[in-house]
Amino acid sequence: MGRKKLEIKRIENKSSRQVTFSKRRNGLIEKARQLSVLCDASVALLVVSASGKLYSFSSGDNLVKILDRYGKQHADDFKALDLQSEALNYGSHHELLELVESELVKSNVNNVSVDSLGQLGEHLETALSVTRAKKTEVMLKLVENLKEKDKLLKEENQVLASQMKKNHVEAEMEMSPAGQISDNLPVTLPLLN
Amino acid sequence: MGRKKLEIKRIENKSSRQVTFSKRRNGLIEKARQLSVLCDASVALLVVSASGKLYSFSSGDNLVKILDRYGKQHADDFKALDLQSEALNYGSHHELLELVESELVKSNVNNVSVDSLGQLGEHLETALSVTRAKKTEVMLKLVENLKEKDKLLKEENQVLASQMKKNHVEAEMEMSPAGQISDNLPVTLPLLN
DNA sequence: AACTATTTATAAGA
DNA sequence: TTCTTATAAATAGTT
Repeated sequence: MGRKKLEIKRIENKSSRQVTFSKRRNGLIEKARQLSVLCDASVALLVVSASGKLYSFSSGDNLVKILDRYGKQHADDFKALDLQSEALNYGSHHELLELVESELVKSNVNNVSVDSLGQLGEHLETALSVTRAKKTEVMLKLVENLKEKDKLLKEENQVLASQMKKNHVEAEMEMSPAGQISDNLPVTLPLLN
Repeated sequence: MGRKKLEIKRIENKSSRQVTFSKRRNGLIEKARQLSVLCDASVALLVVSASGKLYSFSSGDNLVKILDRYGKQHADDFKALDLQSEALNYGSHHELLELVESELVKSNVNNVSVDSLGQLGEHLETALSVTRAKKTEVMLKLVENLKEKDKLLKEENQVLASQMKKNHVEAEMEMSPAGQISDNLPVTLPLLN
């Protein structure tokens, strides 16, 4: 889509490769964003330049955006989760690679049998399920924390509500048919459940 | 880029949303491929449809190795959002398998073994990645729901608190130096933060 | 960084 | 779904 049709193969000229990278990377990220918005999809995009810089996009239901929408109250929880899952996942990459590499060394070139492939598979599956289990554990902890906070808020809410009732009664005892307070209560109480 | 300019917001009509998803997803994946080829970049792309189907692209060169090199020094830049982690994992499975496969090919393994590895790869990619993506989706939705509840409860809490204040003021206007209500307020309000 | 001539992607329609 | 086509968008080469 430019002055000339461009063949899809590595651009040899370094500076135009760089410029094209910058333009197309931006375009790609924008397209990813649009897809996620238009079609209500989750999109994650990671781009690492030849020089090692990382660019990324992650759509709507990621943790950062949830934080933006709902406020910063649980920022620490999420940060902790992010860091933990990052560490876990990142660690697991290394573990997996090392595992596979050592398996390959052990099987030593000409000697790769169906058996050792089977072992490799088993190791992979074990390592992967460990990783998954850890991640699930972390997320479950987050959910537990949230539920705990929820509970506290509900209790707090009920304390406030009962105090209001009490105050209301007390107020009524002073100033007889005061309508405005009882009118306000039903508006908010249904939200408690 | 069609007959009409389309606003970038969720498409409400279900079937055109689906059609657009299909078209744009293909387009996005193609663009990702082109970027990786033209500019010698590593690209990982994960798309999860609203219905939970997983589509992905991962460029041929070894993302894991690049991230390994990059990762330790720039760990903070990695804002490891959940889907991104998912993408990393998916990429790593993919790259891992490619690595293993190329190592095996290099060491002149017989075809049956390579085939069974390929099957292992398919098995891992589909069974593990898809399952985990879905699981993550579900858990993220749960977290989102909890957040929403939290928000409602907090709002409710604030409404109650402010009504109490209001009632308190109104009460004070009737019955002068009423200490017991102001004494109660501080006990509950700190929980709001 | 901007500018445009072109190519490419795609929205709507069949 | 798949194809077609008019039009919007992206972008290659230029300034």
